[in-house]
Amino acid sequence: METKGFEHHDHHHCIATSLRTAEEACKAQGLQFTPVRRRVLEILLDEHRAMGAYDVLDVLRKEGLGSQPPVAYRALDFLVANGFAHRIERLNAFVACAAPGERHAPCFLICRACSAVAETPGRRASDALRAAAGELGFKVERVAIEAEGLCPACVEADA
Amino acid sequence: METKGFEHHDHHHCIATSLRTAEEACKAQGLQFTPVRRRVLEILLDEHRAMGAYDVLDVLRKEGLGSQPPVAYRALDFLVANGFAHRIERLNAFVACAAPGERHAPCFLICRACSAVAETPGRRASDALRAAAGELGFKVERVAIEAEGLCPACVEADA
DNA sequence: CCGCGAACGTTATATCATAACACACACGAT
DNA sequence: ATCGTGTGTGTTATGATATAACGTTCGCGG
Repeated sequence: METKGFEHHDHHHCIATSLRTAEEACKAQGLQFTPVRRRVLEILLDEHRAMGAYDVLDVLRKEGLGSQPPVAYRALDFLVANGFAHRIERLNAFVACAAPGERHAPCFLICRACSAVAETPGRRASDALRAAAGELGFKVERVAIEAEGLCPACVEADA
Repeated sequence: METKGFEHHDHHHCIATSLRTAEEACKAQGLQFTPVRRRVLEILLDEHRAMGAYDVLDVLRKEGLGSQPPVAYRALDFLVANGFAHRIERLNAFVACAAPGERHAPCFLICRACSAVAETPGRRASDALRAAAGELGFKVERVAIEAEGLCPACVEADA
């Protein structure tokens, strides 16, 4: 897995690939990739940024796919539970997963200036944490690692 | 720094020590350790668990120290900004710092069964994250590392 | 004594999230 | 074929978290 988020890339391609991956993963695991769920993932991929549940809901509303908060939250919960999206605790927001299908412990780099969010591999940090927790008898189930600071572009702008 | 949170310890002693440390740190840095701020830190130390801002506010209310949300949030923000308390993003809650005065990048171990929160050193995980971010040109300013799972007691209860 | 900055008090409102219940539909069992 | 069951969706209502904005107080240096 590479870091995604601060570099340009073929967006249409990455959207199509992620959607297909999700679709296949759902089929393989007997999960329902319903229109609402699919559309929410599309929205996240499309915007390519951390979005609040209400931001997603606004889009759904315009399309007649649901107008009340639970609709958005349920779809987002599904996507997060199955690894197609992540929740950014720091922002109370959601992003499409940059590497769906890969089992991974993502880290997020959150720019406080432009709000860009990059996902980067968190294996080493996550392993370090699991080791420390293991010594205490704590059984780790989920890990959230989030860094706030300045992305490369904003570091330059700042200087 | 040791891990704190799952073991018993002399509570009166640790409250007194933490308060004194905070007081001295404020004096040294020209910060105002006002009655509200002091009391909020006391409350967090006293309860020795992650508390929501409104939980803290309830206590303040009963004591006539302030009854509106901004009072609690301002005091909590002060404590967090100066390292006397931490914010747990996952829980939208706050805990007293287990090692005030020490510069540290804490990790939190959050039990999903009993809601206990332990603070454990995050140096290794934090270093790993900073290294990864540095390679990308991302300038890390703050790091939040939070693990959710089962604490030793609840692992046993579960088994 | 005045001006200033920092903290506090208060009102109002914004933002994020979920409980609870009704309805629709697919699907396997009888 | 129909009935029960599970899963997803639609909707109402409400709960929980957080902050903007503005006035007041108070200590301190000019």
